[in-house]
Amino acid sequence: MESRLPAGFFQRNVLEVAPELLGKILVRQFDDCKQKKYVITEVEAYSGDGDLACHASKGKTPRTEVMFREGGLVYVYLVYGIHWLLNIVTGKEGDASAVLIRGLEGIEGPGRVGKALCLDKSFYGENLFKSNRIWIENSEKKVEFTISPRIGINYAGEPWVSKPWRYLLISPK
DNA sequence: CGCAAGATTGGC
DNA sequence: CCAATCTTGCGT
Repeated sequence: MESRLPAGFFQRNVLEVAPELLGKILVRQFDDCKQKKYVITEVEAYSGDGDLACHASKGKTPRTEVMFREGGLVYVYLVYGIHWLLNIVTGKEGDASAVLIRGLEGIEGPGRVGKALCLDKSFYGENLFKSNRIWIENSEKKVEFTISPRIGINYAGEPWVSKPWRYLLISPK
């Protein structure tokens, strides 16, 4: 029984959505028979509200355009010409925010996430409610998490570099 | 049109 | 510690 997270889940403030994504199930379907499911274990929030670490902070460009759209869409981009990073757009239309998926169960690191899911440019703007190859399912499981500053955004400077907008799942042993 | 830098990773 | 590898955004 499939239970995708509804639009209302994503179309809220990114700081509410990000921690709640921990423990949820990311599903990647490769074809009719091959499907992989991963528990989301690490995320970071990027706010449209002035956050200089957010790609959309300098305005709408062809690359960041999708972040301005309604929550529940996929924002992927290539870093260092090598790794595809997966983000989930949040908020309402016009609100440029997104959640970076930094880690899944058994997969640590945003670049590795993109590699494991075989992401590429074609996922840009993918709709998580309609897609037949990637979506997120609900989980009733209660989770605990820790927070820390975000990684790899020193260029953004204060106060953004110190914002505790990275969320890590504490997995029961 | 040229160029510097990047939400990273893996190898030396 | 540093190269890989290529797209993006901004300056000229």
